[in-house]
Amino acid sequence: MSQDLPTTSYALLGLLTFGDDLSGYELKQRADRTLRFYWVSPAMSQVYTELARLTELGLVHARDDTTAPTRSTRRYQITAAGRRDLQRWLASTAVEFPALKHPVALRLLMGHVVDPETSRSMLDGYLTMLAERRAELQTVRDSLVLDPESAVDRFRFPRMVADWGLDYYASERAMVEELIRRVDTDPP
Amino acid sequence: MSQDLPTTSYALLGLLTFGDDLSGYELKQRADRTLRFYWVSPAMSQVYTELARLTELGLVHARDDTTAPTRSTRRYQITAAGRRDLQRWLASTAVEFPALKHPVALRLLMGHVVDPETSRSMLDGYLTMLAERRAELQTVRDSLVLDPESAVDRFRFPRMVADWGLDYYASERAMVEELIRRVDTDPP
DNA sequence: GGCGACTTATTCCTAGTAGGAACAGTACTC
DNA sequence: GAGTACTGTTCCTACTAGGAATAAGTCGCC
Repeated sequence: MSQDLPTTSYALLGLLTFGDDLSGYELKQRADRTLRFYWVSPAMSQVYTELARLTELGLVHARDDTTAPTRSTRRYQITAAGRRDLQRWLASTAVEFPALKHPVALRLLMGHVVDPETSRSMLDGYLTMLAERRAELQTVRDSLVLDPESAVDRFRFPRMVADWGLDYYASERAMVEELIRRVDTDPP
Repeated sequence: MSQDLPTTSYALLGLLTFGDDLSGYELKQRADRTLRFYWVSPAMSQVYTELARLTELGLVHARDDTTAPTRSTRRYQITAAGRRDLQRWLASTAVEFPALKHPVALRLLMGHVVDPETSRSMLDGYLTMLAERRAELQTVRDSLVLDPESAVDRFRFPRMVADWGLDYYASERAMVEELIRRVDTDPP
């Protein structure tokens, strides 16, 4: 029916399938919490732009939450049409290969224009960042416990993806440690 | 001295440190060949935009290659100032964490809105893409033989980064195979 | 020798994305 | 009751992505 939207639109639409009506602000928080490990988290402004578009297309429904005292917050929920569109997109066979911007690999590639210590300390710094990231994702993973309230366990797939991410951080760590050994060994 | 440029500018500048004067077109080819495994390859138009800026800043030098019969091709080489700026950038401690857009992880995250076969066949398709990518990178790796012509082995770091990429594809494959097993097992 | 297909080379246009600033009300806390 | 932090939304600008348009050169081949 409709043309494909940018992938980020579907990412936000997908976050709304986990229940609760969210404001743009809350949706951004949910993206920062769970999505960012696999998808560059959209900027605040972009979240609102996407929500406006999805509302226009009837894929989400906006209602003004007037329960709040003076202030009105707009809350969004996915519509039946939105869910259908998401399913159609998920079933489409054309899945792109992951896009990566890896500043550490990029800088290491140019190692011949600096002294080895520069590359070495960059890799050390990356190991530290990796450990932090892994700890953050572990916290998210721990919060995704089996949900006995709902008939289908909504968190089954998020758990699988989080475990995948944790495995990735573990193997990335091992690979970087190996790289550090190779940098330390002077050119043979 | 100068403010930091976008990372892609340094990526292109870095590609010019491996010798040879390149046209915009050739630079794009070099990026597509080696860089794309670690950094989203800039579009043609962006390569020319960056080269114009780098020329403006005196970091690359452009000269019109008039050896070609009627047609004139502009060839670019990195200047001493460009090399200094690249070294300064490489030595800066503020290295960002890799940015990832992983459509497969994103789609798997929403597995609860489609039937398991959809997720399963998506993962199968990803395994195929991974194998192709790995083969492409292996070809690049094989071409990076030790260069006895130059005093410093220019390809030492590209080899390290390529090996890192190959290791990554191998572990990603193992992780995806594990995910397929988990998707096939019905919810416990 | 000229037709077609492919490669090299560059520029232009448009939509999408990033990032931050601006604005404003709410809640806490000292 | 003043300051600070958090919630919530909008606006602005520069940058990036992606493709189309243009054009000249090369190669085979009939």
